[in-house]
Amino acid sequence: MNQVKKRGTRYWLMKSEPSEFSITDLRLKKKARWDGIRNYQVRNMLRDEMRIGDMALFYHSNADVIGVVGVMRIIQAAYPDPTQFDPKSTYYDPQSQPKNPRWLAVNVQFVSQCKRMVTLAELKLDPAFKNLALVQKGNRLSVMPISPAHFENILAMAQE
DNA sequence: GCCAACGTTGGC
DNA sequence: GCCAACGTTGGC
Repeated sequence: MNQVKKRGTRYWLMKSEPSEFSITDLRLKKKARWDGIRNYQVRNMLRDEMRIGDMALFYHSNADVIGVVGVMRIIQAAYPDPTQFDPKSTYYDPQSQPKNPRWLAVNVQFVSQCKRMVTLAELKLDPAFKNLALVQKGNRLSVMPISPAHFENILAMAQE
């Protein structure tokens, strides 16, 4: 009773197209809702594994320069993504029932912006990252777990 | 803009 | 349950 399961901080990499929402946007807003996730595998990770206090790398995808640009913290665990019920939203999902929401969002807080961007190209070139899901063929997840070691290594590169 | 590599949908 | 058609992601 009243047992609290201990659980270490988990680390993530989260993609956003900077034309939609960039690290600068997050730095200025300080906090944001990470919404618009419309992939079941990612939803399940948010629901089952992502918790308050987890850390995430902010990644710019579909941009002129692609890569890791900052760090953020999860400050609210998964809850129903309100955009799924908003007919005006590009993320509207008419099939999702308010009594049984299909999609989840989390809230994140800005932690830092990288001194320099760590690009996808250099992560692909470095053998140390060959097991990183991001660089593996066919990986299209917009949110993915990352090992503490990879997380630290990328941050070290960002300070160079 | 192209397209590979997925994921989803729906007919059967 | 299979699988063709379609839609999306996201690097290039």
